[in-house]
Amino acid sequence: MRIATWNVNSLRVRLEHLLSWVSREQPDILAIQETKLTDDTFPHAALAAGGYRAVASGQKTYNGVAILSRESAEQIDTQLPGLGDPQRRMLAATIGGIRVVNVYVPNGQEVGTDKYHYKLAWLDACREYLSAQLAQHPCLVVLGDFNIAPEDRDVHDPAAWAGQVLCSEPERFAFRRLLDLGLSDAFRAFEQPEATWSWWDYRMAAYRRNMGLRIDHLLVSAALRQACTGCRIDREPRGWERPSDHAPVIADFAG
DNA sequence: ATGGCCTGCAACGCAGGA
Repeated sequence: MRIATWNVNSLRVRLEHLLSWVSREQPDILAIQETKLTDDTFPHAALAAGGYRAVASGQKTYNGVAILSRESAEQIDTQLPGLGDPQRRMLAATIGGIRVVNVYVPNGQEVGTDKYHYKLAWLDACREYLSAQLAQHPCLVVLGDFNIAPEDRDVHDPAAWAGQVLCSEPERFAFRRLLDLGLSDAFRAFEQPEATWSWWDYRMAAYRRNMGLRIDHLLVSAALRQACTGCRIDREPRGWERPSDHAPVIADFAG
């Protein structure tokens, strides 16, 4: 069983990249973010031709999440209770006995802004939801674009980023609070090369210079942690022509 | 050299991203 996450930054623009990537990596479940598509324009047919079903929760221009899978998805949730959020940033489904929670955490723009406070409120609501979900679903994975670099080792230049959005202590605290629910950062459960990132700015030749952040994550419940045999970030698609600025994160599971 | 890019919408620049 292989589960992956990828912020595609427009599914319309990245469809060919996505199809060739899933053809090569063969994930059983793939969570994607920033589809930027309404559900009536979601490319179900192209994905079906590649062997994938999909459930989507999208909107025009911004945000949008979807879960692609070989098996059917059930018990779909598209809202974090208590938030009343019109932005399409969360999609949960049960696939093959695994509860899959796909998240596109707000960016936060800049520390102290309204968007930053919305990000922290969103993470609080997400934590409440995950706490309830874990009580019902022992096999749970929450994955996606968290827009948080959890530690300094997840940042190419920690001094330059200190206290900035994506790295600020309230954001990192919110991330640790998610782990405190009994979730493990699958990437850190295994030995990893240093300077491994999941996002590189389009500017400043950041990818070529490997100036990035690790902000895309795959968190697993204790039951799934037992079955997890590896986790890695595939930086290659970031080097393709007209790429997403994010790279996929992939985890493998026994059974 | 602290700004440099990309996407979508619809306009002849803007908002938003991270």
